[in-house]
Amino acid sequence: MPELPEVETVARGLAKPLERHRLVKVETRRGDLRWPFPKCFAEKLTGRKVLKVRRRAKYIVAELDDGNSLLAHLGMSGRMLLSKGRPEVLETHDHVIMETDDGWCLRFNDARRFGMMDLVQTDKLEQHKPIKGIGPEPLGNAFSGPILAAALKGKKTSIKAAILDQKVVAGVGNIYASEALFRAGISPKRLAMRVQGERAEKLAQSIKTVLNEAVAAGGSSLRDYVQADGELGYFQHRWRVYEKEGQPCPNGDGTVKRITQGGRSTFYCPKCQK
DNA sequence: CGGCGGTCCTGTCAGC
DNA sequence: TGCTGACAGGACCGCC
Repeated sequence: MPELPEVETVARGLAKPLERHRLVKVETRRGDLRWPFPKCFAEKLTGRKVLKVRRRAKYIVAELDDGNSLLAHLGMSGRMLLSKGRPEVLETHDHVIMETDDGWCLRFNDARRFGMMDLVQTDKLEQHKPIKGIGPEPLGNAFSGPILAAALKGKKTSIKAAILDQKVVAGVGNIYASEALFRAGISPKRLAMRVQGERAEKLAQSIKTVLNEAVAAGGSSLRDYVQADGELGYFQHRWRVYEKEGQPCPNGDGTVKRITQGGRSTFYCPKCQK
């Protein structure tokens, strides 16, 4: 999925067409994505005005004028496609279609259907099951070296697995986990509990830096990722280790290695990451 | 409870 | 070209 920077980019892209506009037509083209849509999902959205679009962790939150929020997760392959007017021919996997009073048409397209959409009371969002217990926003003030160190204390899993855990820090995914660890000079195999003090400080900083850079670049992109305005992001050109197996380490004379942790690829330089 | 592995689904790509 | 298997940005669930 889109990780934090991609979700942030999409949320920003949706603000202009959606905020202060009313959803005049909403259609679901199947009964479920990852889970079934809530009861009367389309009916409840129809006629609602969108007050604000924002991001929480990897979720897009659209606050509505009836006290509810539309919660959307892009999963691995979810895309928000915007067009002026409803396209005559829909794409395969266009699962939800919304039209605004201003003539914008938003399609949620998700081939793998790991994504989700839900309706939840806005003032209970943080208590909502998928959000409850999620860690601090890495780009906010509530995230720092000491706070990260505290979250890692006693954790016997690898530091790579730990920062992918949304309860430790929100929004880091598989790409930025590798990138942040590389920048911090920390081996992905190091025990999470062994990342304390100065190392935790450096890792927290690296997470902030890499995510900020990616947000500024408009998010990364894989082949099939298109952000809300249809433009491709450019951050993938700045990956230092992700998908760079066998290539020279950008820091010096090491070689980037690919390993598997928890069934997922990790890229790192064994020479400069300890 | 913490941690791990399996699982959901489709598309793409490498290799034969 | 067509087939097969591996792999893909996530996160829930059940098991130990």
